[in-house]
Amino acid sequence: MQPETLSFFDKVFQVAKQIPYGRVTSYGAIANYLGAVRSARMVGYAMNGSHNKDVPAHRVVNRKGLLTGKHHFDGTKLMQQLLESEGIQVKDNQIQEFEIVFWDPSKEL
DNA sequence: CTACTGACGTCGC
DNA sequence: GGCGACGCCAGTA
Repeated sequence: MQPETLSFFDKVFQVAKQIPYGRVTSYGAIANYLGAVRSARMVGYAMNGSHNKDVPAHRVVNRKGLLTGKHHFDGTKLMQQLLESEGIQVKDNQIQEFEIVFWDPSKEL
């Protein structure tokens, strides 16, 4: 609810931090919530700075439910382990029941 | 200062 | 219905 003075970059962190436990969201969902449907790439890129923040980037995946960003984590297996640790079923870098664990900020927020 | 790339997604053909 | 190209903003070369 901060004024739009915050950069697109910062808004992503605000939403990502609000992702509930055991839930995941997609870059496009966040971008859509921010009103920048065409800027889904920026959402993922913003996560580059999420390492220093309390942003659970491991809960953010692409529209297909693929752990595309796992490569940017400390370890390629870290992201999947974190998701499984939260009760999310992950198979071959793909989230199972993605539509069930999916968390839409524009819908639930 | 200019150009290219990048955790994606939508539109176009 | 499947494949290709473009677009968003910011950071780095």
